[in-house]
Amino acid sequence: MARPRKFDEAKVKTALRDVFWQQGYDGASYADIMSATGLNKGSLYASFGDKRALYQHAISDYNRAFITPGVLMLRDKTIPPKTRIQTLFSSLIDAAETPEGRWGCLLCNAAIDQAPFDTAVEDSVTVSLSRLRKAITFCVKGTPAADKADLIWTSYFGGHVMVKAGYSKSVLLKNRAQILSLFN
Amino acid sequence: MARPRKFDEAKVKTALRDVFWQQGYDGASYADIMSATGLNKGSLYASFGDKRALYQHAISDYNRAFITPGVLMLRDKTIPPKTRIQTLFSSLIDAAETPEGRWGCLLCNAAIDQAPFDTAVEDSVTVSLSRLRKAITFCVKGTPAADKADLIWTSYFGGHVMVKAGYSKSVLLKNRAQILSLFN
DNA sequence: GCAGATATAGACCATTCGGTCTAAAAATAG
DNA sequence: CTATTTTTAGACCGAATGGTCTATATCTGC
Repeated sequence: MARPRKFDEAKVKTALRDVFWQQGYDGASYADIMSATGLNKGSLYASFGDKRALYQHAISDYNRAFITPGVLMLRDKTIPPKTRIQTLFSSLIDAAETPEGRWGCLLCNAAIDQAPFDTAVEDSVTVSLSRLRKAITFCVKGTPAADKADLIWTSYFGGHVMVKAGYSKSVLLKNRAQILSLFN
Repeated sequence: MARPRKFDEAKVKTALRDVFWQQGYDGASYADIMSATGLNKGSLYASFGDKRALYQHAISDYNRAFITPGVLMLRDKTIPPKTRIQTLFSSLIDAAETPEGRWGCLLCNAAIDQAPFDTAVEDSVTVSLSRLRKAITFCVKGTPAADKADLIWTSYFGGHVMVKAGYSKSVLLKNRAQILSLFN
């Protein structure tokens, strides 16, 4: 019988996520990808496909690790809506202090540097962004002006741009305060 | 005496701006740059420097053509503040329908794909973003909660992300409506 | 017209890119 | 052990990358 696979597929996907997240699609060479995953090109091709496919796996792992949990939190009726939105923005603020905080948001990065050139990436990105959008809308339901959701949504991703540009926490703190004041 | 320069430096800078704006730093090869500017590598190097320098020229022309006029408009006291902000967001909405609208915002693109790897780009980007931030703050001065400015600022750049991701005008229209309601 | 200076086009360079292929190592079942 | 199957490391590929250099065309002041 065949020799069994040695590597942990989930860990490889997470490594792919991080290397593309940090360095971008073009910025991540196979040398980077190989050292991040611990696999060589042959194994990567056989198991995951070409570079564009690797990128899709990265996006998929980002969804698993961050977007899906975020959406679940935003839809958790046991928490007051305002608190859920506060948690969303707080996670952005906390991350800004960590090394990977400066990596921004993989979806946001993908939207800007790959979506215009790769319709599969565009589709993946819009699906995830729209999930977040709906989850945010779910939180603002009930308050007077329901379409505040889109303002919160755009501001959240604008915050990721500011993090990438190098702005510090203080900008994000002011932004969060204003977002929360929409609930008063 | 020397042979005079044949090309129009301003037009070359604008061509540089457009090619990097549309294709990103890594995405624009010298073949693209040469055909966009009509110059060959030798002339580009002699007159403007290496590729990173070309990118700085592109950012500088973007400032000249878009950021500076925008800042002047936002600081024009002859226009009601709310109208100025409306004009800002309307320009984003109008652009979303044009081909170059899908290019997003060069500063936003630069923030995401180059700022983390090139401190000179990071500096250029933060200078321009901060100019816009202050100009927006100038518009909200006088209204009750002055720090709404940061919310407007992040939402504006978040809107650019949505354009790049492929969202249509309708999302931006809702966003603008919510921004303007902050002035009531 | 002439001499000097500079812009031009494109050949050229080493390096790196994404991607393929092969030979050997490793692990299983019998 | 042997036979079989799959993973593995890395050599290898053509193409494209950013960058340099040179020979020629072009323009000016005299």
